[in-house]
Amino acid sequence: MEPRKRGAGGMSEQRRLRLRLEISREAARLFWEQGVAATSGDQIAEAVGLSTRTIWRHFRSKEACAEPVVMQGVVTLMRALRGWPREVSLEDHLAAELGGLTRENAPVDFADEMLAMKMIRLADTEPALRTAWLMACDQTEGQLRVVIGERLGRPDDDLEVRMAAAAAAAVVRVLDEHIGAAILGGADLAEFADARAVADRLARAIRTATGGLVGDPVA
Amino acid sequence: MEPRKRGAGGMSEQRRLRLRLEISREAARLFWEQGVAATSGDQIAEAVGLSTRTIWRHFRSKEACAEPVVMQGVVTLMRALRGWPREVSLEDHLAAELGGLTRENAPVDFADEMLAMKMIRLADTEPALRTAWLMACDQTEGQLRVVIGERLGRPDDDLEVRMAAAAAAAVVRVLDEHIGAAILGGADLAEFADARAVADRLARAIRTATGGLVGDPVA
DNA sequence: CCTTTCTTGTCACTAAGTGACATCCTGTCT
DNA sequence: AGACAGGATGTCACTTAGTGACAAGAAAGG
Repeated sequence: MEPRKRGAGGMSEQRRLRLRLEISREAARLFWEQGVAATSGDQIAEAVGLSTRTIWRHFRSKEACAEPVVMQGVVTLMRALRGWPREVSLEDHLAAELGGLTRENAPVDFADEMLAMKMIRLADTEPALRTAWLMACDQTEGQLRVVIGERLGRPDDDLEVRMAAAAAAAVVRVLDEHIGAAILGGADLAEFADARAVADRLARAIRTATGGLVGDPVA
Repeated sequence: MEPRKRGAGGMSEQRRLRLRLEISREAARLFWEQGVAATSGDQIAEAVGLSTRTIWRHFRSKEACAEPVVMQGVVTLMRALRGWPREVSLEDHLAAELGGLTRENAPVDFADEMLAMKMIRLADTEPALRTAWLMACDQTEGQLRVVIGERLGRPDDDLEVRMAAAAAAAVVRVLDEHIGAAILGGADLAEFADARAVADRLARAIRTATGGLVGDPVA
């Protein structure tokens, strides 16, 4: 645990998130390579070049170390949804957002997306990771409540808004699990390269789950 | 930790579940009274009259001790759904099941339901309990997949079945959180005494979330 | 340059969980 | 009834997750 490069004084929120992600990457890699139980906090700390104490300053538990990486699996979609203009349909907006992604402007690394899929796959057998995945989905549900709430002109804690957000988050999660499993299972990447098709699938799932409440342009 | 009454030899599955529930009750009570962090495994063990070691034999972690109680919050509904005949509509079946409940034949204690609500309320501020609640909902989602799968004549792992189950479980969860918060907040119990009204609410939410796929009688 | 503030490292410590082994309970076989 | 087998529990030693307290270093601002 030699004194490596330190954090900056007055650490910005962005820097904080980047550090969390960096730790999470190493943790996820170790979890995947040797299992969660066999990975110790000390190992994670050594892999990322920090003291063990600092790991626990940034994460409340070992499993929580996986959350930022796991979250990368849905962050692209959430970013797209947050910028959804009122006068555009869900299909069109998602197709435009997802179609406009290149390796440069992509908000998340492709490697991170693969890592996220691996964590979700691991979650099938490791209950500790299952909780991390569910917590990540819970976060996105909270963000969805805001998006849907302001789109419908209702408060976030409105019961219908909450149900719509929960249902939408749930189908997105299942779709995510399905696509991730397919890719890890060796499916052809090209199958998911058609932005329009993927956007339509997502949009239709969300429309269905919300009973048509979310999807159309609103005045 | 004096030697109190022991478990039976050749412990049946039912006995095992009862013991887990008993431990969970004490754990939940302590969590509610003094918080999760302030409650130690030793305290739980002493409260239930077992050795600490035995607690860890039945639960993989401290937070997991809350799961059985938390699960009581949805077990009544799940039991009703598992016995849903194909030729009956969701509204009618739920109304009949929920209406036929008395203090005697109720599958779960009223005290347990209150405890469950308290745990769910605690989950708002205690991330450890949030994971327990989400894991419990995840369990119900798995059971819902079976119910919906055989009702639709499709395998449990069919994508549409999974999405429908996830969406349904999500709205049920939100409704559960909402009703629980209302009751704990001092709402009139009588508001939820009308089985027909509650059944209709649940059924409508499930119909909406599944895009009408689940709810009608099937041939 | 100096101060203030924030983060990290070190170290001691509490508590969560596990392994191993002896013990005790209970159902079953004779 | 008495012996036996299987399983669950208690005890104890031990590993590891996670925290508190304090000193040291690094940036930002004057």
